[in-house]
This record gives sequence, C-alpha cells and structure tokens, in this order.
Amino acid sequence: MPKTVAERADILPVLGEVFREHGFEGASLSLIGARTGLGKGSLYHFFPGGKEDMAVAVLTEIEAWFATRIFKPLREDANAARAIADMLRAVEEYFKSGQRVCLVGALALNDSRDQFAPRIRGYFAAWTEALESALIRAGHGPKKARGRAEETLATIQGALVLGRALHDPAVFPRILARLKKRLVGD
Amino acid sequence: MPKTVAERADILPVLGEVFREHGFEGASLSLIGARTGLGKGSLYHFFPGGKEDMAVAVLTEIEAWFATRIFKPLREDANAARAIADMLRAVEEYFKSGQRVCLVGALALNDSRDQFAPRIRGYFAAWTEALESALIRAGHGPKKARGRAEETLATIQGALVLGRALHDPAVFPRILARLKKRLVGD
DNA sequence: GTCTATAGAGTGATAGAC
DNA sequence: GTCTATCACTCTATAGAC
Repeated sequence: MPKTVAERADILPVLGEVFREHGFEGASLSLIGARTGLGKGSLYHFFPGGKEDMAVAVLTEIEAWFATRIFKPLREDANAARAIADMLRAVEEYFKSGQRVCLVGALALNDSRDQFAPRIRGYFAAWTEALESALIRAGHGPKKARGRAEETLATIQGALVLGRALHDPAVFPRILARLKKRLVGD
Repeated sequence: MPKTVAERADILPVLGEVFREHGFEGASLSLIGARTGLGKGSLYHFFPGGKEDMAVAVLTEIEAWFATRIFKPLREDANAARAIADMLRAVEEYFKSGQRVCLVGALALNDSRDQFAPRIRGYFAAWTEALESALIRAGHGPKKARGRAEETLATIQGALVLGRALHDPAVFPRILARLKKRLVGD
C-alpha cells in the first residue's frame, strides 16, 4: 500500500546529508532509498532526472538558505560588524562545528560534472560579494575588502577540510574564532 | 606480445591525476586502464589490493614528496622566513596555481573509507607541526604559532576549493600572496 | 623453468534508468 | 521491480628476461 505522502521538500534534507556523507558518486540510489525510506519509483517520480536532479534540488535549497540567512543580512544589515559576527556564528552552527561538510565545496573539488559548475560558482560568488559589502560598510577599505572576503571564505572552507582530516572537532571553531578577531575585532 | 615494461613508480603520477580529477569513487578501473594504458592484469599485478591499494600508493608518494620538499626545510632551514616563502612557492607550483586539486584534502571531505584516515591525518599533522616550527623560529611567538600554522593550512586548502569553484585561476595565487605578506612580510 | 609484465575474457554484484 | 550497463575483481594465458 503506497501513499505514505512524502513531499519533494521533505526529503531534500535527507538527500543533502547523504550527498555530504558519501559524495555524489558514493551516494548510490539504494543508499538514498534506504535513507529516505523511498523506493526507486518514488525517487524517480520526484526527481525525473535521477541522481543529478536530486543533487541540483539540494543545491538549490542550500542556495536559498544561505541567501536569506547569510547573504542578505551581510548586504543589508545596518550594523555591518554584527552581520559579520552573525555570519560566523551561523556558519559554525550550520556546519555543526565542522562535523558537517560543505556540500558545495565538496562538489567543487570533484567536478567533471559540469552541470553543477554554475550553481557552485554562483554560491561562492554571492557569498564573496555579500561579505565584501559588509566589510566595506564595517570600515575595511574598499581596496582591501575584496581580498579579505575571498580569503575569509577560503579559510572557512579549508577549516572544514582540516578539521575533518585531523578528526579534531576543535579545529573549526578555533579557526572561526581567529577569523572573527581579525574581521570585527574583539 | 606483452612485456612493454612499466614500473609501479611510473604509473603513480598518472593514478594521482585520475584520482584528483574524478575522486576515488569516480575513478573507475576502466578509466584508470585507459589513462595508464595498462590492462587489468598489469594493474592488479602492481596493486594486488585493487583500487584502494592504488590510492594508498599514491598517498604514500605524495607524503614522501611533501616530507622532503616542504616539511623538512620548514623544520630545518636556518633561515625560517625563507623556508616559509619557499613553501608557498612550492605549493603554488605543486597545485599548478590552483588548477590542480589536493588529493589528500579531497579524500578528507569524502572519507567513509577509514583506511585513508590515518594517512590523511598524518599528512596534515606533519605539515602543521613543520610550519609551526618554522613560524616560531621566524619570531612569531610560540603561543600564536600553532594557530597561525593551522589557519594557514586551512586557507591554502580552501583557496583550492574557492579557485576551483569560481573557475578563476587568479584566486589561488592571490590568496597565497596575502598569506606570504602576513607570515613573512614583504 | 621461473619470474615478471602483460592482455583480456569472464565472474557475480550492483549501479542507475525507467 | 525489471532492465542493461558497468562495476571491481579473478583467472588463464601469454611473451620475454634471466
């Protein structure tokens, strides 16, 4: 008896975790089926394009989350320094202190799947620009803000890699704390 | 007519590139066969343990390269500031200005393959310690050196992710230049 | 004859597509 | 749940160096 009522939106978070944990290639349909509790039929009903379709849907959801929770405040908050500190806090929570990997970053390293490239680029471009805007408003000097934004994003991504590699849950929060000091003082 | 004489060491660089470009899961044996020009017989002759064996061999070669070219000078060069600058230069060249990905970092993000974990951790631990040592000798203060080494490695790894994501070959060299300024002045 | 490097047909299992 | 392609891997059979 089918019809347990699932919605596309309900399974996106699960899909995201599976892709994060196993990568795109490593996330097999049977694994996805097991984790979502859905048969292949349902999966192809929700995502006619198969696995790539699923990954694109997950990326779209991630983009939307970051756009409203991170990029928008960075661009619009009157208190730019606070927006930057909030970003670092949100990032620490989102990536569960480094226990959770950045799916967009992980896909960037393993491309060869060109379909994801524009979304991956868009995510990091939007983040860089939003942070640059906040840095300028926080008094960082328009000339230096761009480079600092770029370096900050690199450090966040790399901190996820390093924390994971060293199996040390203290690494990610520690590096974020250093970033905070440098960007907004304290 | 067999016997064209290949050696294990000769195909390691090719294997490294295939794993870098496609990831561990994405590097199929047929792809590996095509890229190395070797049949399965030869591949399994050199690497009886199959794909994992190949990846371990590549990681071992990478470790050795970094140990002699990067870690040793960092620990031993009497001129520590020069050793750090040399490290940044070597890294820029090794990763081909960001066009080439760090296999160790990429594997760290996609683990679930626990066999690689100790090697991955060893690589980053050795790098962190060597850089910390050089920073201390360059006058960075023992208390701060550790954190700076950690953050530097994260920034390098993240710069690879970001450069790749943005498809901008200028990103990686630009971030390395900022690192150099901060670490050894200029 | 033995050892090393080779090729590739053939194995069962499992992948993703539908 | 059925399909076909492809997966990692095994095995037998080679040729040439010693």
